[in-house]
Amino acid sequence: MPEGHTIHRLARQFNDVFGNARLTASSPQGRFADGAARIDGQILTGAQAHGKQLFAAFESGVILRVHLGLYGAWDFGGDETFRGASSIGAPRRVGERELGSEEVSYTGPPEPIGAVRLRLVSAHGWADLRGPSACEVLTPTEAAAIRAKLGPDPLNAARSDDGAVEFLQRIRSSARPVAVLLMDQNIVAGIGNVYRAELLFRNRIDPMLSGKQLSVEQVSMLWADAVVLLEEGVAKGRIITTELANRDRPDDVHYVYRRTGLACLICGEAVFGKELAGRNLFYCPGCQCQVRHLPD
DNA sequence: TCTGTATGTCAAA
DNA sequence: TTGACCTACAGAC
Repeated sequence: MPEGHTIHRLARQFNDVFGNARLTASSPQGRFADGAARIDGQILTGAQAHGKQLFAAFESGVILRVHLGLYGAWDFGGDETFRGASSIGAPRRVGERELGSEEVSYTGPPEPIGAVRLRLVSAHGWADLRGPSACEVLTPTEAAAIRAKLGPDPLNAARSDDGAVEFLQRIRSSARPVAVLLMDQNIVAGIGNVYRAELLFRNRIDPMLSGKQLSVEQVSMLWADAVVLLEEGVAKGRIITTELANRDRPDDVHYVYRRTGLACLICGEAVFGKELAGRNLFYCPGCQCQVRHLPD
């Protein structure tokens, strides 16, 4: 589930298993052969997430940028230092196998299965990347330019006021619907369709209100809640946005996301689903809309 | 064997 | 606003 929390977990895992390790890089699929050659044999000095993108720095200064898109995923495997290093990205994939505790000792990476764009191998284990929408090697200047365009990431800016202020300014200066703004990575980085729907529900905000129509308090609440939800997502490894799921109803993990036609968990009214700017939007008219509007 | 699906993004019209 | 793209899998035929 590649929203921002996924990539932060990925960055952490990269630092855990590959930090300060010398890596060989290859592209079994062939599509990233040139890029792999530019990082092959180098030490990975550190990985960082910004929104949904991973930036991994190497000793020569070059930076590997990976965006998983809808389908991308990383698989990991290796010796005991890789225990707990799980697959990250799109759901269940070919070649994924659970490393049992009775596993024989690690002797090296397996034959690549499927379209492996990039394989990284250390002395202790390996990582395979499949299906990313972006995978490239950048100079520090190029990487900085990409990051400068992104909005604040609640997981990076949580403890500074800068992120909150920037978010407030960017939201309240726009006439576009807040539901669209939350998905715009130049406004705020790391929120995807699930967090968008759930944030708006939890704060009882009508998705079709423009940024300008929101109060300072509403925008502040959205930011603070984004920090909470994303941090929980990092901790749990999945997106759980309801209190119910934490108590006695483990299946009710979302209030409105993908619940079209079902009764709202709070007010009982039917949840609506409609397409907005090419993405599925879910909301509860009873809880979120002062003025009822039906899906178009 | 074919189709539908997906938590994303971009370029072209 | 639309289609293209990246990949793998479940389910239908």
